[in-house]
Amino acid sequence: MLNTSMSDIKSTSASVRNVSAAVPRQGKLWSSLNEICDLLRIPVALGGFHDEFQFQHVQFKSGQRIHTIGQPFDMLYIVYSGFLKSVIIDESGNEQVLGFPMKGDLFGIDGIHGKHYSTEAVALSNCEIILVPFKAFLTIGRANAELEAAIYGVMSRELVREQSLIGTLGSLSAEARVARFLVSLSERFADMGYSGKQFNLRMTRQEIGNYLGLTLETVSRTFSAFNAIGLISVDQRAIVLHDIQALRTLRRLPPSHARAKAEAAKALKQANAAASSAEEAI
Amino acid sequence: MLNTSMSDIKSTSASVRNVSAAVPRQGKLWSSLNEICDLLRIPVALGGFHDEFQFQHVQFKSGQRIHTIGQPFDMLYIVYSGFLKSVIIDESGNEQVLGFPMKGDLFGIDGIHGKHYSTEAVALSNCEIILVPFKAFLTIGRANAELEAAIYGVMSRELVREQSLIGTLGSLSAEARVARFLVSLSERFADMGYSGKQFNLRMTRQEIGNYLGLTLETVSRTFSAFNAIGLISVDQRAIVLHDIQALRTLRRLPPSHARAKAEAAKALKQANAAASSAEEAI
DNA sequence: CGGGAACTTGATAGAGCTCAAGCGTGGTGG
DNA sequence: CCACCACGCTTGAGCTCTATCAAGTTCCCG
Repeated sequence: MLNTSMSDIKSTSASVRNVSAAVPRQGKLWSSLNEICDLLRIPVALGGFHDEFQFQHVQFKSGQRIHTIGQPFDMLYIVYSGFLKSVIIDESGNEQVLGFPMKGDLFGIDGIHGKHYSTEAVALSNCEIILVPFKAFLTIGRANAELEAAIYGVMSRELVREQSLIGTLGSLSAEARVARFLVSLSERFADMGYSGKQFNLRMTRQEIGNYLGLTLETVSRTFSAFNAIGLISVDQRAIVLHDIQALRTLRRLPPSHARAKAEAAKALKQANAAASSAEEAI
Repeated sequence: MLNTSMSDIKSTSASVRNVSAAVPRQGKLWSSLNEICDLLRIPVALGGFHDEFQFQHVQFKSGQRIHTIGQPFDMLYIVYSGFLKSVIIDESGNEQVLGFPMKGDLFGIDGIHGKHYSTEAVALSNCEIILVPFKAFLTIGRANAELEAAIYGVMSRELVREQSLIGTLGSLSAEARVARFLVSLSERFADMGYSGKQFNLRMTRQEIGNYLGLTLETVSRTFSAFNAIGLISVDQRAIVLHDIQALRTLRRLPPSHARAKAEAAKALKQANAAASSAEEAI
């Protein structure tokens, strides 16, 4: 067992209890501060002399919870690889998806205020997560002013991301929400070095819908509609974006009956043309 | 003119330009660090020995902008008195209200990431705002570890507040959104030492609707419906909450036609009772 | 190969939006 | 000081978008 190495890290028994469900098996086991800054897209203006700080990696299997609501806070987490969702659960048990953390994202910030997590993070795939004890986090900030400013920047970034989600939920049509969701995924994949044009969704229609304030049926229908007009190709989780710019600026699709009429008119015209040419042939 | 005193504060020309529109006239002109911690509800475990830091107050008149989108970031702001709204404006010019900062709230955090504000803050009433240069903010954090942790806590609090708004927008009916909005206002007024039971709205129906992802008509109708069933009393901006607990847990009003039917049935029963007793009297 | 979860598609209904008209109110200028 | 005007608010009617309910199909995992 690797429990011996795990006992080295400075973390409370609470987090060890939680983390023990996920046994490190493969992959990197520790990251230096420099690697972490790199992951978080913090410009490190410092030479690589901060190797005294090492942060443990932990593997989670799809479906496992990294932290749960109400659990005492003592860790921040950084995604090294894999895909997660972060959710709140309201008093009547309804989930609300808040985001889909992936490589380079920091999560768990909501726990700082109140000393308990107010959200829950669930692995959507096998994941490798870097543990950052909050105490260590504070220590690092104190040790390096520049880094501390960057840390505020990362938290601010998260705030801005949420504000943009509020804007989406508050004012966009279902189609526009789905379109922007795809664009935002595309950009994140591109950032991670993958194709921004084609990728696999890591979440269900249900989760997408919940995130966007829509039902899974509406998400599915919208995908189909985008597919029908050639904006994208969808096959289950596989997505190809054909016109990212159109998706980015889309506000509302022409009403389906208008589209149907247009299609019908076009088909009719073609049929007539065919018929007349057929007549001519006779 | 008070420009001489304003030139004392350490702020860039950009912020001075902006701030110069609002001339300090009355009220406190400076706050100590201890007063600020108090305002932000940070438990100050330290004696009042941090009086070397002083932060300027500035008055804004209703309608004035404290900062605008794209403006270079160098200040955080704390509301000393008055009411504001914070908004983002999307690429096609649509506003989205993100919140209504009031006494004790910190705003401008969104500017840290990216060095420019991504939101705009507008005074809804005459306001007194405390200027906190970000540089000074960082310096304070470095000077006092405890305070720094508290600062992270305030940012985290803001994040959690936004998450709760996302939950509201993502899954609640119009009625539930309005109900919770009233409850949340009530709690904030109570925190500030005012009545949580009756207060005046400081924002228009339009702004409330925008904040909640609804139209102003829906907000108005919902207020009227709550008023009709005795949950609240509304008269323009004046609000009285009669049953806060009901508002807190409300998910959906019984459909209006059902209510109408119920009302009709009740009225009928009463009428019948009256009729039969009248008959008896005959 | 079987079973369950995820996804698609259709039909229907209703919540909330849009458009429209009218009223109250507060601020402003004559 | 009054009259007017603009803005905010209310209320109504109709319509649209999206949720809901209901099958079916596909895919994946055991």
